[in-house]
Amino acid sequence: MKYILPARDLNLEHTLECGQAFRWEDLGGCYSGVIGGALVKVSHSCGKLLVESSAPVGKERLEDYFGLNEDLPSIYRHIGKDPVINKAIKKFRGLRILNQDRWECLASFILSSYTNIPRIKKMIAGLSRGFGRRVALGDSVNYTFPEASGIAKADIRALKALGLGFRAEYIKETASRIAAKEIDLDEVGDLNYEQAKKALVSLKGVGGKVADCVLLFSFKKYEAFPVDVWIKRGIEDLYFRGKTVSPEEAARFARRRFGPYAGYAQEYLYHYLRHERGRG
DNA sequence: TGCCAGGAGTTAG
DNA sequence: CTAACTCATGGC
Repeated sequence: MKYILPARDLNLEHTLECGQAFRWEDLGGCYSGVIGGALVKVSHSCGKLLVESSAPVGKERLEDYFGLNEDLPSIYRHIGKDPVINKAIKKFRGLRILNQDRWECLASFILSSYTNIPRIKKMIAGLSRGFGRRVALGDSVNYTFPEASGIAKADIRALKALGLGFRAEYIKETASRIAAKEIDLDEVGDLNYEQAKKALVSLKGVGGKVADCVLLFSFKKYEAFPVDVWIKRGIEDLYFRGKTVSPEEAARFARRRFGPYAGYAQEYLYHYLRHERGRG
């Protein structure tokens, strides 16, 4: 299957390598990844997104996945009134927030707890290889992200053998609740930001930061403002003269300052801080 | 070797 | 309510 979509204001490298998704591989000239049940290769040139997939994905789903319906210049005008964000925009122009599969995103960020991105990628790749379905396109082979029911049935020891550590119990417990339909992520999506966050935080392994990442990267809740140690330090230094603030206070401040697209501001601020202050 | 990595749950005060 | 401790492992 091939698709061509108009895609202005898109930088694939910034978008796919900024840490919001963990399964995209740079093949040099294009990126290979998995969306739903399809292996997908994407490239961007002349304002168009070129997509080749192993199975039908649908033009609408692709537009949605890459966030192409969002008016990025308008978002920039809004959050770019802040001079720091404005500088970050200049550096990372074209970084878009994706709209990923909700269960995959939730599971991925449960695994992200207290570890680094290379290891998160390894855990997700192992889970997919072990419990997903093989998909191929040309020479590329990959695996779909496993259903919640598949993880729910998995042996804890098998999950730990993939390097999940203490996260194995968290993800199995949450997978079980989703498989048993105790919680329905589509219904969570119908709730407002506050209510949706409350629902997600009730799951094992999901705290405020993980919930905000999931809401931002797969629920289109753009007011979500994930606060990790980098963002917390950055907010304190930039806006509180170095005074210590709680993560909740930092997020409240950000929503007031940046408005309904605070989550976009968070992404740009995060990468700006990592770039300016080293280690990234 | 030592130290850190985009945290969350539990327990203690 | 906040603070301290634990959880496991790859990468440098």
